[in-house]
Amino acid sequence: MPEQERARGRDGYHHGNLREALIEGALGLIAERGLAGFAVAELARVVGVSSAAPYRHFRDRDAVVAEVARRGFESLATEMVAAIGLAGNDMVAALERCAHAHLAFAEREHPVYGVMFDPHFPIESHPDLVAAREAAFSVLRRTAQDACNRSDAPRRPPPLMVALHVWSMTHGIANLFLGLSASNQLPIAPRELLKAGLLVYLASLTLTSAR
Amino acid sequence: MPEQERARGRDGYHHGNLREALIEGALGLIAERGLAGFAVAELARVVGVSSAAPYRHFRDRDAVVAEVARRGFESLATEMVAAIGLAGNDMVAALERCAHAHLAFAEREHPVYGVMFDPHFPIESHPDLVAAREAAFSVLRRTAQDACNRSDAPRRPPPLMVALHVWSMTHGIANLFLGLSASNQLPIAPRELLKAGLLVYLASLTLTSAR
DNA sequence: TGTACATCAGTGAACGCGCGTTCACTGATGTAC
DNA sequence: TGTACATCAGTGAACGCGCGTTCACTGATGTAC
Repeated sequence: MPEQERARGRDGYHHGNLREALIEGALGLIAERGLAGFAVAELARVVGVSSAAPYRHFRDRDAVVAEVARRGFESLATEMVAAIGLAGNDMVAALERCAHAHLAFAEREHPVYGVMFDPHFPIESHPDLVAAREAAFSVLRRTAQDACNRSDAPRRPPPLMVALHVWSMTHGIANLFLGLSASNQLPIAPRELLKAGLLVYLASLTLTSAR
Repeated sequence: MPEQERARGRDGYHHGNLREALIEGALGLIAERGLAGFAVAELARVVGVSSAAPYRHFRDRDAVVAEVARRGFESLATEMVAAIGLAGNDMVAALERCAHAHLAFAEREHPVYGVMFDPHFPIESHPDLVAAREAAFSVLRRTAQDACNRSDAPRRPPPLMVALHVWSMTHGIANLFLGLSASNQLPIAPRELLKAGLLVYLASLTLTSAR
């Protein structure tokens, strides 16, 4: 067994962990070429395997893409939960941190983020992916729920609506102002834009952070 | 000259108005197949012309797409201007109408909207398209400017920031909740979600509509 | 008014390409005895 | 411990496909004289 191949977990015939390698490779290719330029044939080439091999692990091209997106939503949820944990008992601060974790994820993992929210991808055909997306959103929704419950605002806003507004604004900023093509000279960093937007929005609900 | 051909402005050899026909055809194909599924070869077939003919009018595939998107921004701007006109002197109402015109456009012309805001499209390579996008945004920006100028709020918010927030939230809602794949059972119509979001956001700036 | 001619929009055939997917196969693995 | 064998991950060749783009061309148009 050659040294290089062992290093990659390769034994010369069986790969050892091809499924994982394919997913990682797909991440790289999507980052380079975008979703439209992602090809199973090239993926196989990059991973160093025959072009038929990926079909041992994925039904078709879309299944690879769906798995990449699913993991993206999983990471997004994890990072939002972590961000909330840092906010202590201030649930409005938690809501803000949650949104900023979302934006930071979109910035860091921009290519994957694009796949996760690609309007052309038939997400409904992939139940795992739908579930992961809903799990990620419900992190935000539960935080909004808590924030509204503990609010002493005269008119308590519907928590789901608050969650949808925060989700929409964050996603809108991410979509419009992150990424390579968005190197347009915005007079303000996306992060600051989001911060200001949340401040204005949440202040109006008398849900002002204690900070 | 056969009747059918005259009806299409066709003379048997020269098409008459191929450029327009190509753009219309591209609109239709993008609506059906999405941007990724849009092909010059198929466009030529649909329009009834040889596959080389489109290259008499467009440098390459992207040039066709760019022209479709450019017209989209043009229409968007026109419709926002019209919406503002209906608001009379109430500039905050004008801002709201502007955002709703944006959302309505995204709903009605969803496939084109997707092209206009496709993060993968190399928009910067098409100056006409960049200009059209900026012209559309500046309709909103000028409206925000007017609204802020006439506001008697104690702290006048930066108008550009207001415009960016409204643009982001509207686009976020459009992107997340319009389109076929977004047939997820949202408990509230996108229009109502936007309306509520704007109400909350603008109220906080003491920019409340006189209505 | 009639004719020669420049223009140029559209033709049709061809190119090289890479794709997604299938197929019968091969050879490494690990389990049953 | 050794061997037969079932399993199944990966092979490699092939399929049919449609794409973007180029090329030398053709034939309709409209203008100059």
